[in-house]
Amino acid sequence: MARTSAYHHGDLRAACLRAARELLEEDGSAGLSLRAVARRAGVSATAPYRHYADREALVSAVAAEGYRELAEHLAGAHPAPSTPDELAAVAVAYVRFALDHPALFRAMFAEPCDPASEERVAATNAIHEYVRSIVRSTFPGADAEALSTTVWALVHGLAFLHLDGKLDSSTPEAVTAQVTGAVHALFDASPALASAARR
Amino acid sequence: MARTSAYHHGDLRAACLRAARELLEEDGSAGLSLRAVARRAGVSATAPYRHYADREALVSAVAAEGYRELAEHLAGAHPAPSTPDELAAVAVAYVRFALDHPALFRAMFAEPCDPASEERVAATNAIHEYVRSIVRSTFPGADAEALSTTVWALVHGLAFLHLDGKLDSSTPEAVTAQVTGAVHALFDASPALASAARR
DNA sequence: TGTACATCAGTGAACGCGCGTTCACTGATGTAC
DNA sequence: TGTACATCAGTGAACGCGCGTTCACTGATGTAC
Repeated sequence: MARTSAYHHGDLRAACLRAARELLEEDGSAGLSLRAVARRAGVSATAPYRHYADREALVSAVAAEGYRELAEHLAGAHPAPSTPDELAAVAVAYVRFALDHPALFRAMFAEPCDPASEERVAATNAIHEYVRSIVRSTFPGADAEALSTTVWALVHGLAFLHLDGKLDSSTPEAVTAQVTGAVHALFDASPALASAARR
Repeated sequence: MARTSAYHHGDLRAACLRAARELLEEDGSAGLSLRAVARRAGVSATAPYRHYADREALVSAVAAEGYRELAEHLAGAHPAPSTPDELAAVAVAYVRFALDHPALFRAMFAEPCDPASEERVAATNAIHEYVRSIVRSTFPGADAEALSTTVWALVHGLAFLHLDGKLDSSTPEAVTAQVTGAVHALFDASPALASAARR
């Protein structure tokens, strides 16, 4: 790193990824062009082709990075959630991630993705598996498959509605209250799940 | 309508909208250009400017039409839902709409929308209000505001996860079962809501 | 330690493309008298 | 009913732009002997 040769960049691959992320956040998906990325990285228009086969490959790489970061961010909210409250904290982190990286989140989930990108498929499977494992440890007695999908959908929907300005996201507290309330609506009132959690 | 003059189209405004919808479904948001719309409508590249100020205006019109159709489609699923089962049927219709018009649905919800478009804001408010009214008549005793947001988020999230291929949408039956199950997970197990529905 | 050479990671010119938008225009239609 | 004229809804040429991608190239780096 920090090799200062004018000719060889040193770590153009990473620099392209960084530039792509920035452009995405600034101008949305339409602003993410290979040429703009090259410009921002201070390199000729064709240099990125050394590292990415085409535009699509770069976009997929950005999305995959986003999935990895989302997973880290969720894990950071609570290392091993096992109560509804802890699960709610992870849900809040999910929505926060979407609000903090709106264009990235949209690129990850809202654009038609090529099913060909293994990296991408694997990354989203990992997230689903992560949610499943949380649900399993929080509700050992429940149908983890069905319940985890319901939880994911609820949280995912909240993220999108917030992102679209359909819900009040003016303060972090408002978002937290909203998400926590919705998650508890799903769990607390349910005797079957409550007893499953106690077991 | 059907004025066959070669020069005057007759109803270019509607023809543009139709062409835009088709292009959206075929090529995604990127394929929706004013020039392509004009080409498909069999008209010069600049003719659409008689009816839409710019590209953005056309996109907003398409989205607004989508909101209207979604509202009709939901109402068609059940005229006045007032039980959890009937509400679930409306939820299924919501997800079906997303799957039947994927690019339109993404354009409606997944793209950064200009808060300036009143037509758009009004249309999404109408949907939220519609969900609220269903929740009110299904659960007269519940906090309609909080619950309706939870319901909307759950269904909206299911729609997106299906759209992204994260859930099995290979058959209509699979989708129906998935959505119905998720909605019931939210309701049936809750004694407070069940009694509210019975009241 | 020096040298020859392969490989890697860039450059820069060039291609063809479709886009949004402007402009001056013209053909068709509707209306007042 | 006929005519003059305003208005409406199109046309088509042209602009400048940024894009993805190709190509032959060259400078820097690493390696075998």
